[in-house]
Parts: sequence; C-alpha cells; structure tokens
Amino acid sequence: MNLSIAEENHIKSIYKLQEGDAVVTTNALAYELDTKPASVTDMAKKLKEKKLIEYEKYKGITLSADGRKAALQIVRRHRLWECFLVDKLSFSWEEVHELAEELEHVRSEKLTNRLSEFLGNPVIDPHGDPIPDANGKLVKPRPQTSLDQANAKRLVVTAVTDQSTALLAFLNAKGIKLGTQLEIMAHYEYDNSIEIKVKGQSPITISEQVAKNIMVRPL
Amino acid sequence: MNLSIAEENHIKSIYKLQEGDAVVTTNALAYELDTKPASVTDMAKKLKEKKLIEYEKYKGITLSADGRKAALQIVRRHRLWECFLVDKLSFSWEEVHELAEELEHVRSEKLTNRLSEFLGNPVIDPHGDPIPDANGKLVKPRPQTSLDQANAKRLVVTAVTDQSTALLAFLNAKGIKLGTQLEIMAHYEYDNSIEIKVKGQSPITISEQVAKNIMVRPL
DNA sequence: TTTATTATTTAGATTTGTCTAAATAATATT
DNA sequence: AATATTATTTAGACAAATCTAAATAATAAA
Repeated sequence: MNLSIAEENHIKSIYKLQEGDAVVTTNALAYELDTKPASVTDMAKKLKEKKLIEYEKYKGITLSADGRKAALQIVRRHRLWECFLVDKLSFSWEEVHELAEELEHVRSEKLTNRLSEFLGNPVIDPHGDPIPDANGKLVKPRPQTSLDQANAKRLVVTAVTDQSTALLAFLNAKGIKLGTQLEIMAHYEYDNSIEIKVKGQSPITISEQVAKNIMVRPL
Repeated sequence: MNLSIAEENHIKSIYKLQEGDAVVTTNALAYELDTKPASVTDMAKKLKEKKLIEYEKYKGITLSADGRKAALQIVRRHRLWECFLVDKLSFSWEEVHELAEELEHVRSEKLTNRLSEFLGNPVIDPHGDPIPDANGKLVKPRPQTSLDQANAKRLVVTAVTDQSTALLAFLNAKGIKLGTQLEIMAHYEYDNSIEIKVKGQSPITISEQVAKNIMVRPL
C-alpha cells in the first residue's frame, strides 16, 4: 500500500487523536491538520476505500488494523529522526519536530531500520514518547512523573497528589487542571522553581513544592 | 524562493545536463526526468517566471544565476545524504541514490550544515562527485581516471588514450565513444577484467588492457 | 418537542503537475 | 528549394488535494 504524504499525515493525526480507541471527529482532525473539515471528509472517503480507517458518514473515524500498522510505521520514522537530530546533530528538543515531520515521509524500511540500529535502537524519543519497533510494538506507555523532574518539554497534567484546598485554589487560579497542556520554558537552579506556559496563556513561574505535586506525562 | 519538489527536480536536472554552460533541450530534459516534453515546456514557463532559468520558445533552457545557486544547494543536500547513508548507515554505492533523491528535498539550511559538520565536511560523495559547500562553491571538477581504476560506478567516457585502429574498431563495435555513459557491473580480480554496461545495451566484459586506455570521469 | 446551534457533508471551483493529440517550428534530406 | 523528419509548443483534459459556500444531519437549548 503506497501512501501519499497527505494520506500519511491524516493517518498519523488520526492515530494521535485516537489515544487508544476513541472515535475521531471531522472537526478535530481538520483542526489538528490545520485544514478544513470538508477536506477531511474527502480524505476520509479515500482512506476508507483503502481500508485504512473505519468511517461512516457523521459517525467519525477510527483506524483499521492496517491503518494502525501504517500509523505506527510513520510514528516510528518520525521519532527515530528526532533522536538522530538531537543525539547526532545537536539540535534541541523544540527544533526537531518540524524537520522530523518531513523526514518521516521517506518510506524505506531498510533506511528506517538502519537508522534505528545506528542510534542504538532507542525506545523513547527526545520528548519522552516511545518509539515503535520494526513490528510496530510499543514499549509500555511512559509513566507519569512529577513536574519537577519531567524531562520532556511539552506535558499534560495527569494528576495532582496534594489535595489541599490551598494548592487546588492556586492551580485553579492559574488555569491548571487534569488534561491541561504545559510547556516547560525554563528551570531555575537557584530555588528549583520552574517557568511554565499553559497552552494559550502567558508564562508563569511555580515553586518546586508546587511542581512536586503536579503529575505529568509527555504530550 | 520556495520551490516545490517538482521544481527542484527540474532545476537539478537542468544543472546536470548543462555540464557547465550548454543549452538544455526540451526533449533531453524530458528524457532525464522520465516525463514528457510537453510537461517540460509547462515547467519551463513557470521557472522562467520565477527567474530561475533563461528560456525562449524553441531556444532551449539554461540556468540563471539564481537557478544555479538553487541547483547547487539541492546537489549539496543530495550528496551529503549519500555520504551519510554510506558512511554512517553502511549502505553501498548503488543503493543510496534513490534515497538521497528523497532526502534532498528537506530544505533546511541548518540541517544541511549540521549534517555536513557531522560527516566531517566531506568534499566528495561516494560516487566521486564533489559536494558544493554552504556557499555553493565546488572544489575543482574531479579529474578523469582510466576506467580500470575508476572508483565511481556510473561513468562517462572522456577520452581514449590509445588511438590504434584495433582499439577504436573494438570500441566502435561495442558502441563506446566520447560521451558514452557506462556503468561498472563487476571487477574480476583474476585477470582484472571489468564487466561494464553501456547505457541501453546489455553488459559486456572488457580486458584490463582496454580499460587502461579508456579515460572516464564520474557521471 | 420545536427551534437554534454546531458539525458534517456535498457540490462545484482551484492549483499543481502531469498527460495526449494536434499544430507549429526547426532541421535534415532529397 | 521543396519536402520529410524531428523537436517543441499549444490546447484541452485529468487526478490529487485542497478550498468556499450551501445543504443537511446531529445535538443542544428553550
């Protein structure tokens, strides 16, 4: 099955939005791909034709077994290239996504596998996300860590360990709750405070104590 | 100036066929790109519009200064990726061209320059062709060598040192003359004979003596 | 449960890159 | 020079991927 770049991008985004088995909505996919809902509908018909997704009018999209396999290959290539860029070419976290976005579309199993070998068959990428192996097997989903020792840049809040009203009030005031997406802007060694940016807001600084009680996982 | 993949491929092929300053013909370019003359005409109009080529109806194509600059960047990327594939991922000569053909279209100067650095800023690629530097400067064109010690796979005949009628008759019979494109299929250590394939013909074996008198350079 | 709102799809258009078939220009042959 | 051949261009068509505007379905609100 030979996929175009557009088809690959759709498959990849469906995989991302599914997060397991959820049904993906036309609008959500259009937003994710920075395109229009009408375009997504067009593509959905095509991908259904190719048996890569399950799709019925107005009922949303899920990947078929074949679609999931394809998605995992694309994700594998993307994350391996990110490793390459960071480990070998000294790029930093935040620069690599865009480049990997292009490199991932070079569809050669031999290249992919040799690249993986060259990198020492890494199992997580620089953002903390797991890299599927050649058969599409993923290592167990990355465990959550407390925000103060997260090593990925973009995170999502999964839990808050201290349930004190004081902390919850603070988090509430800052617009932080379960599922909130954060970006780590800086660590300040002096007091281990962390500057974070909540999606769509301006950056704020939080103390080590607060950070220790916020559980996160890489986005 | 943001070029599409199709535009880049045309620019690159024009550069290749120009070999310095020759005028490139619509048919030759179509053949090189495995496309149709009508398509080349269409693209020529577009590239002229973008001021990357000089082109007048029925008068053939040459690169403009800007076009040459663009071509050199593409060639640089292509050849660096070939180095990477051979030096780091242990691919062999003949496998890398196709892959580099795809990788070359990732247009990021930063990536290109870091890759070059990572490889030790090589000046020739695995086929013996020079790699333009970040400014588009090429090291002196690779010197011709005799066919028996050529280390690149695809070659073009540049001279024949022995002018004996016997040799010329032999070459003539085999369809080999100045400008003929050859491909080395195998070296036989036993008697240093070489199996070569003339473009469009079936492979033939030539003796060391003949090979010593055919001068070639990498294609 | 009717109405308003939001989500999704359809219909038809657009852009890019390509093609075929026919027309025209350039070149070679007689 | 007239004619044949080859090279190139034009005209019109097509597929892929996208879009806008309008129509329709699903969902939420009154």
